[in-house]
Amino acid sequence: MSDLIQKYIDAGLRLTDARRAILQALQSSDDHPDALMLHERAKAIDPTIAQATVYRTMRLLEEVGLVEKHDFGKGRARYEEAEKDQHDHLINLATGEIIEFQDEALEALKVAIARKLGFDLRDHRLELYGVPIK
Amino acid sequence: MSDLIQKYIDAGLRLTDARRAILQALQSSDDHPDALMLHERAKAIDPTIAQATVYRTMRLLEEVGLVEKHDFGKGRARYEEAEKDQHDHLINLATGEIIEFQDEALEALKVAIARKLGFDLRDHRLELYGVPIK
DNA sequence: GCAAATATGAGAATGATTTTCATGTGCAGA
DNA sequence: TCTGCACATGAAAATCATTCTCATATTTGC
Repeated sequence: MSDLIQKYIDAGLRLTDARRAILQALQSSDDHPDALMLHERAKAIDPTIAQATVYRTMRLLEEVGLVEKHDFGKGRARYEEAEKDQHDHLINLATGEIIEFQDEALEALKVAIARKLGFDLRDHRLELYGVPIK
Repeated sequence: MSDLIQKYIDAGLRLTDARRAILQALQSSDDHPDALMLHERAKAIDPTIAQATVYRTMRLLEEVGLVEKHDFGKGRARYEEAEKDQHDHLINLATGEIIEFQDEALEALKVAIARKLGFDLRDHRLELYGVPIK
């Protein structure tokens, strides 16, 4: 365990109590928490952590590529641990639930489309919004 | 001409001076303006229009399906007239330019993926971010 | 253990968007 | 055409997420 903290250390970043708690909070989340949810969860580990520190830490983690930040429509941005597997999201409009999926053909198509337009694909965002069938 | 105003009337909405000016401003834009750009352009037609009215009107137009709102990463949301042709966007990271594109295979794949997951696709968002090749 | 570099908490500041509220206006019907 | 009233407006205050400021506290290489 503690993969994330290890990766964090390997990235050569300074490890503090606040960051350790935030990393733990993130690692033990399987949903896609927002900054305030992470703040709550981190406070359960160390109650002195400030909201600003969560935002600062998430920005740092995003910059070094350890987490991915998603702006799903309105409201707060959601975070997730960066995984090696490339996936996109489907949002269940009935419940707000976020479902991850992966599709090889889709990934290939994105790259191909960008290339056809004369671009080198650097990033992308795909979200599907749907309601359960029947 | 005046397609948009006609569609607006057909939607059974109350037509006011402010809304007429905003609709004209939107119709004569071929970029993807944000609310403040639309406010500037609408003020050129009727200088008394308030920023709040632009925001209110854009929300109304979005609700009735006459415009599409896009949140590209940070900052202000961008708007465009709703078109019949389904297209996505590629953002040139070097210049910020927004390029529209359309791909049948991609559209079909989105629907197929949602269905495979047990969902009826209601909406989706795809943005590609790239840099010009060489 | 020390110093320099960097992180932190608390609250103020920012920026986009929405709301409030008192007043003004479009339009269905007489 | 006139009128009432439901709805729209301008201006400024309020919200919400996020970032910044700043004085103080921690981390880590030496």
